[in-house]
Amino acid sequence: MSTASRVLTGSSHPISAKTRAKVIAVAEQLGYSPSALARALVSRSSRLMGILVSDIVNPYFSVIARGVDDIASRAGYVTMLCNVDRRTTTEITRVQTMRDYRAAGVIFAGSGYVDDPQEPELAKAVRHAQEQGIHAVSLTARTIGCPVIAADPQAAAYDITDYLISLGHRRIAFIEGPEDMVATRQRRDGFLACMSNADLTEGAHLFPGGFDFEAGHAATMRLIARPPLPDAIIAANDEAAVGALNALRQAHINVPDEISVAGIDDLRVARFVGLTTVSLPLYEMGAMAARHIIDTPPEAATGAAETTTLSHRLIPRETTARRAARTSG
Amino acid sequence: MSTASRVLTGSSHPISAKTRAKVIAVAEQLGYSPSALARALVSRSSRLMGILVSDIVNPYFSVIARGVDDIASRAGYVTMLCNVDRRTTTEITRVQTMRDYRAAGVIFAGSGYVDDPQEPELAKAVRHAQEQGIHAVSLTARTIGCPVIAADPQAAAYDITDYLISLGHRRIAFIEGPEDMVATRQRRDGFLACMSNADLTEGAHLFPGGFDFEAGHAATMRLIARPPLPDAIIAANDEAAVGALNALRQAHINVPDEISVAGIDDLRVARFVGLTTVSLPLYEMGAMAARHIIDTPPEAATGAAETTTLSHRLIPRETTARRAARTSG
DNA sequence: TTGTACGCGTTATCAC
DNA sequence: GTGATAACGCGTACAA
Repeated sequence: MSTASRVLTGSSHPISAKTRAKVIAVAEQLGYSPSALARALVSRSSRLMGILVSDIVNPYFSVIARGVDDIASRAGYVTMLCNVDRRTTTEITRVQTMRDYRAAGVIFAGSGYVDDPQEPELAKAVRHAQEQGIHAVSLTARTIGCPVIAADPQAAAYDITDYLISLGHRRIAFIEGPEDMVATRQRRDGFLACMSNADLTEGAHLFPGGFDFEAGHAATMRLIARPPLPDAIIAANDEAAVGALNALRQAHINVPDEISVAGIDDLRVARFVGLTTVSLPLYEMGAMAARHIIDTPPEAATGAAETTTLSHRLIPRETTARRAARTSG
Repeated sequence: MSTASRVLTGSSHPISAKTRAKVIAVAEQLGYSPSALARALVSRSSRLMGILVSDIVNPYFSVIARGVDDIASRAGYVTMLCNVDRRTTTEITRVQTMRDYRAAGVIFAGSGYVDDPQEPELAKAVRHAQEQGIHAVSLTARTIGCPVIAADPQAAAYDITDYLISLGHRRIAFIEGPEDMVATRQRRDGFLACMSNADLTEGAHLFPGGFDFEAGHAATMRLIARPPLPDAIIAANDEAAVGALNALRQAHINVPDEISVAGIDDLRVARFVGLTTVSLPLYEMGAMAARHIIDTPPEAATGAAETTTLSHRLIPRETTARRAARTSG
C-alpha cells in the first residue's frame, strides 16, 4: 500500500523500476484514482477554493470567477461557487462551509456595506478560517482581516470624470450605485473629488440609481424629466450606463451629440454598445487571488492583510464626444 | 463521541434531553462544525455538485449555474464550477475529478459536437462515475448515457421562424452557430423545417456565424454586402442577434422598419435591446438537474436515461414588425 | 440511554 | 527498497 502511494504521488522515496512499473500498470488497469477526500482528510487541506460572489449572472462577477477558475483548475484545484446575494450572513455561512471542506482558500468578490452590523461577525469567521490554514482574499476594500487585491474604484471614477471634463463637459450627472454599498460610495467620491478639483462642484449632480440596467434607465428618466439636460452622464457601472443609453434613445436624445454617456467596469456589454468606460482588471483580480491562495502555504494564512492595487484604464468609445458649442440648456 | 454525533446529526436514536442540551451547548461553545470531508469519506458520498459549463462568462451558462446553485445551496450542497471551453477531453478530466471528490452528481451544461470522436470516451467516464453512485445529467441532447433535462431547441427555432412568417416575412436569413455543434444543427434544422413547411425553402438563407456578438456582426456585414436585404434575420442566439443589430445600425438600416431581427435564448441582453426572441428555461434546467441529483439516491445513478423536455416561450419585442408593403429589394 | 470499536482511503513514520 | 501501522474525523453496528 505505501509503495503504491509512493509511486502514485511521485514521492522522492526510492522505488525499484520494476515495482514502479507494476504499480502504474495495475493502477491503470483498475482505473484507480486516489480519493481527494481521504487525501484532504489526512493532509488537513483540500484543493478546493471558494469564490463568494453576489450573483454569478452579473457579468462583473462571472469574469472574476473565470479568472479564479482558470488559475485554480490549471493547478489542480476545484472552484466552489457561492452566490451570496449581497447578504453578509450568507457569506458567514459559506465561510463556515469552506472550513468544513478544509478549502485552501476563500475569495470575497463582492463589496461590503457601509456600517454593516454583520461585518465584525464575518471578520470573526474569517479569522477562524485563517486559524485553520484557510486563506481569505477580498477583491474589494473590506474590514474583514484579510489581504485585498483590487483596483482603485475611486481613482477609476475620478479618471472617467476627468476625461469628460477634458472633453469640455461642465454639468455632469452621476448615477449612483445601490444605497449603502461601499463600492457605491467609492465611485461617487471619485466623481465628486474630480469635480471639486476642477472647480465644478456646482455642475455635479447626483442621482440615486443602482448597478443594474433598470436602475440606470429609471434614473435617466428622472433626469430627463428635470431639465436642463446635463452635458454628460456617468453611471456607477456599465450596466446602469446601458440603461441610461436606452432611456436617452427612447427620448430621442442623441448620444453623443447632445449628451455624452460613460460607465465603469468595461464588461462585454460596453463593447457591444460602444460605451466609453474604465476598464477594471476583474479577470486579473480573480486570477491573482487564486494564485495567492495556491502559492502561499496554509501556515501563512494569518499573515499581514496587505493591499494590492491593480491599475485600471480609460477606454474611450463612441458614447462620448467633445461638447458641442450650443446654447446652454 | 457517538452521543455527540447522534445529537448533531439529528439522528432518531433516543437521547436524554439533558445530554442533548449539553452536547449542543458544548458544540456551540467550541465552535464545533463537523468535517464534511470525514463525513463524505465514511458515507461514500459528498454534498458536492459539479456543473460543467463551456464558459461561465457566457450568460447562457451563468443563468444555468445560478439555477443549479440556488437549489444546491438551499439543500446544503456546494456547487463546483468547471469551465471546459467546449473541450470534451476537459469534460472527461473533470468527471474524473468529481469521482475523486465523490460528488453527488455532475451536470453537463454544454452542447456536444457532431461526430465527436471523444464522446464515447466521455460516455465511459460517465458510466464509471455512475457506478460509484454519482449522478450525471445533461442539459442538452447528448449520447453520454445520462438523463437529459432540456428545452427543445429545434422547436424553439421553428417557433421563432413561424412567428416571423406570420408577420409577413418571406425571405429570412438565419445566422448559424459555431460549426459542428449539435446545438447549431438543432437550431438550424428547426428554422429550415419551418421554412419548408411554409413552402418558403427558396427564401431560406443560411449564413455561417457563431454564438457571439462578433460572429453575428460579421455575418450581418456579409449579408448586407450581398443584396437584396432579406425581410428578416434570425440569429442562432441572442448575442449574435445583438451583433446583427449593431451591424444594421452602423449601416443605417432601420430595425424593424426595414428588417426584422430575432434571436433565441432570452438572456438579459435581449431585454436591454428589446430583442424579439424565444425564452429558454435555462434557470429552470439547472434547478431541475440539481433537484434530480439531490432527490435521487446514489443507487439509482445508473437508472434509465430518460429525457425531460421543458417548454419555451416566444417573446415578441421591438426588433420585429409586420413586413412593410414595399418594392421587393 | 450511553459508550466502544471499526472502517472510509490516504499519507507519514517507522521497522525491516 | 519494501511493508506494516497510526492517524485524519466521522458515522454506525454492536455491546453495555
